Amino acid sequence: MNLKQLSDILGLSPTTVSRALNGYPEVSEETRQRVLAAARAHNYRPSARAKALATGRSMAIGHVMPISSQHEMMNPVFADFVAGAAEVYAREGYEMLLSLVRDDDEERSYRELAARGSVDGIIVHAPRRGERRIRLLHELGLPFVVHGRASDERADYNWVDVNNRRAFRRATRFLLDLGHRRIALVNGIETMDFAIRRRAGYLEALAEAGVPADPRLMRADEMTEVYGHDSAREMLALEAPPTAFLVSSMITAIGVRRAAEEVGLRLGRDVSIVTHDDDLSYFRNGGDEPIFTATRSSVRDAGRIAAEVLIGVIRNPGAAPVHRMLEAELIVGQSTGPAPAG
Amino acid sequence: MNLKQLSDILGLSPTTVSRALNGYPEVSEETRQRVLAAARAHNYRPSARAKALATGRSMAIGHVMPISSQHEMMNPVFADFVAGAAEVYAREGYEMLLSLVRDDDEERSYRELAARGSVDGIIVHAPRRGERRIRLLHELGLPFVVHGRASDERADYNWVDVNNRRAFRRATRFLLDLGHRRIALVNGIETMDFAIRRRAGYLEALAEAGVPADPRLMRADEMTEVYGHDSAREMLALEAPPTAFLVSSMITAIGVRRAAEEVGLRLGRDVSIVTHDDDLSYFRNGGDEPIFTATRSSVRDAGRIAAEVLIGVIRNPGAAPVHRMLEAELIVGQSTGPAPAG
DNA sequence: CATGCTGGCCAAACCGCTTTGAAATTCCCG
DNA sequence: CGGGAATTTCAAAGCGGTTTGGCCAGCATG
Repeated sequence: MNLKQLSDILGLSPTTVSRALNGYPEVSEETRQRVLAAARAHNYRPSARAKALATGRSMAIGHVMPISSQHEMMNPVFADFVAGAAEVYAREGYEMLLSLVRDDDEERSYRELAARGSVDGIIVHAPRRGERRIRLLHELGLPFVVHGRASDERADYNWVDVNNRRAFRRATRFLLDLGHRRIALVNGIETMDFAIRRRAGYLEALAEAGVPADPRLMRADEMTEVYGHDSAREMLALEAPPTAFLVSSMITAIGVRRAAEEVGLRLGRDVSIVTHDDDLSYFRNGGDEPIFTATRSSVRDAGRIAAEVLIGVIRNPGAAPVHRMLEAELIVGQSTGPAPAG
Repeated sequence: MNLKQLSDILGLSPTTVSRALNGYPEVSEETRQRVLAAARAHNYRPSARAKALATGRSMAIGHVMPISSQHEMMNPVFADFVAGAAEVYAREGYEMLLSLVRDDDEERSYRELAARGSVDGIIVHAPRRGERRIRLLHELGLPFVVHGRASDERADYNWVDVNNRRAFRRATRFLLDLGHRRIALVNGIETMDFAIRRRAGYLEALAEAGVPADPRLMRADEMTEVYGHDSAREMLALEAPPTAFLVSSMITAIGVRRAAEEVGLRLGRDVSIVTHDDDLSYFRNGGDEPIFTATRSSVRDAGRIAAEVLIGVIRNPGAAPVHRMLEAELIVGQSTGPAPAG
């Protein structure tokens, strides 16, 4: 069933039917009702393809996830972010296009996306140090919102981000206040912008407390469980092991906990863990009493917000860049306690 | 830059340029080279919108993820499956459209997807008991592949699935062979097809060994960490607690492990765990020595295979339904050992 | 009563590509 | 060298919508 057929049935021109369906005023209320009823009755939906061509808008938003050519990892946080964004798209009539692109042909992919016109806007994921996509997207004139920030990009752009620096500074200070002095940082890969900021927050807090940073207590890698485990095992074997760990992800924190338990340390007594918690739907940090003390910020909310911002930008292209800084809350759970004496 | 402009530059008709770009034989090799060079030089890409309208194919594949209206959970396994599928799409020139649809307006969503013609085919995720989407999609005439199976659908259809029944029967038998008699099942929600099959495999193995199934040792819920923990805590508090757990997901198994450790049981000695392992990129089951004994089957591979099957179906609509049964391997790790005496 | 609006509708052009059917050119062979 | 076949190119008609500009009837205005 296409527009022509529907209009034939109704004895109206396609013009009138189109206007009736799209809420234009130049059609009598009576006709509009007749058209709407017929459309429903015949289960008519305008072809997305034709509509996109005619209007010049595809009503789709692209999520481009960089896949590192070295580490083939699918970011688990991505799933929840996308779920949040998808909610908004469904509500606003947009579709979601997902591309995973290897970082070695990133530029080509973005250019193609723009030239082919399959999306009206883009969410940029996982900004890194020396991020080049922002300049590229500006040049391409495609509306976009960055989830996170690109530290060394001087131009202004739309972003939605957690205040990672402040969160990790607070978390570190919290551990310092508990008497910890040897605090390990088990971070994400430090080419990722969020990891750079977390490290900065951690170092700031240490500096403020006059505690020297120890390179042997700082790790950065992909945030898997095994990485958490192995890092913790090695650090706990040092002659002066850490008494606390600051970890960048719940999953990695699970690994750290496993390591601690393997060497007979009890969490919250012998060793403390604070982790960042993205509030993932399948990995809720306990029920009433959180398992881990954590800096929590829902990545699903971030997805929702980013989608809303992007739709706003698409609708109102001239507006000034939007920045949404989300603050993480510090949740005190069972994984922290005073530094053990000695 | 559109086709018309490019053809004007070249002094050729749009027809010829189109044919040259799409590899039709009716154009001289010399002209083709000239056209290709000009296209590259001017960075020309055909508009996806126009192409879709003209060809009737959108070169996009829809992934429809049901979101339960009760439990708002984003399946973490989904991310890796999608990553696998995306690889194939990138290679084959398809785009991926993601819809999360609440199960209460599922039928509407699918009808809309079909009528609007924004995708050429669909991957159906998370089939459940009493699955109605298969009949619907047949009716709509949209090519599709199911990830999993729908037990009570008698019509034939394309599917890619893990042999869940066999995997769980093997795992149960493995535990039985180690002397365990009180084996708990910590399953996914048992309206999900995969969970039904896993339960069947578990029950079969028990029956074969003449061990009666104990309803107090069988749980089914969303596979979160907290669920694993709470179920295990409760079961371990029974007067006759289980000596082994068979768990449906690594994440849930982590919760079970946490519960075991809380009550002072050591894994592989006091209590055993076998889990299903989807081989998630961020949750590799240890390095050389697996943490958990597990039935392993890469969901990323499943995504790849499902995508390939679907593309095959789209290209060759008449073919007989394709079934791809993936076998899980049983990996022996550190989480299992002989049943404790007594 | 001529004029100017206005509300309701329509024909036709257009979005940017593919594809059909035909025309123009080249080639081959008797 | 002429004529049919093969090669190369093109004009025009879609695909299924939106949108521009115009038509017509009915009504108020001067």
